[in-house]
Amino acid sequence: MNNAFKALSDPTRRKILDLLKNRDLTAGEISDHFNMTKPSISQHLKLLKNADLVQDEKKGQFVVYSLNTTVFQELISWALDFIDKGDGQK
Amino acid sequence: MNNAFKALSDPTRRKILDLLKNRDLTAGEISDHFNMTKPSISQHLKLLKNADLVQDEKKGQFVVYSLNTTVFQELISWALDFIDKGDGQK
DNA sequence: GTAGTATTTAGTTAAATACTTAAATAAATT
DNA sequence: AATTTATTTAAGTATTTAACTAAATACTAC
Repeated sequence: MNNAFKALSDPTRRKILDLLKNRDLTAGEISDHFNMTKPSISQHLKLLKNADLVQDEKKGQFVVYSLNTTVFQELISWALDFIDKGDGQK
Repeated sequence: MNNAFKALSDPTRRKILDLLKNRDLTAGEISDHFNMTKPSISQHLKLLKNADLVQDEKKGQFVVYSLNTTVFQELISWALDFIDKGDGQK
C-alpha cells in the first residue's frame, strides 16, 4: 500500500485518476488536460501503474489507461479501521 | 484533502496513526515507538495535525495526541467514488 | 529562581521528487 | 524505407522532504 499512498500524494496524479473515472483515456488524451509536458505525464502514469491504481493496454500506437479499483477498495478498509477502531478509547 | 494525502504518504506518519488507534498518547510515548529523535516525531505530529488527522491537547507538561476521524471519512467517500463511478464505462 | 522533564522551533544536510529537454522506441502512413 | 504520430526513457536541475543537532519554550518540583 505504500506505493499507493505515495502515488496519491500528488495532485496531478489524483487529477489523472479523476479523469479516468469518466472513461478510459490514452496517454495523449490525458496529457491534453495538463499544462505539462507529455514525458512528465508519462512519469506520473508509470507511478500510478506501479501503485496498481491504473492499468494500461497497448492499442496500436496508443496506450489506453484505465482505473484499477482494487487498491481503492483496500484503501477503504484501511480507513474504515480508523473509524471503527473496535472501542479502544470510548 | 491535499494535506491529508501528503501526510498519509509517509510510513512513519501512518504508523503513528496506527498507534493512536489503540489509545491516545503523549508526544513522548509516540516517539518511544520509533528509532528517531523526538524533534523528528514532533514534525510528523505537526504535519498530521495540520492535515486534521490528529488533534492535540495540552495536559500539564504533556501534549496528548488523539485521532480525528473526520478526514478518514472524507477519504472513504473519495475512494468510494472510484468504485461506484456511476457507470461511465460499462 | 534553579533544575529537571516534555515538547517544539530553527537551522542544516542528504535524499527524494517533480519537472524540463533531448533522444529512443514503436506503430501507421505515404 | 522514409516520415509522421504516440509514447517512453534518459539525463539534468530545482524544489521539497525527512532526518539530524542545538537552542528555545513551557510546565513541575524543589
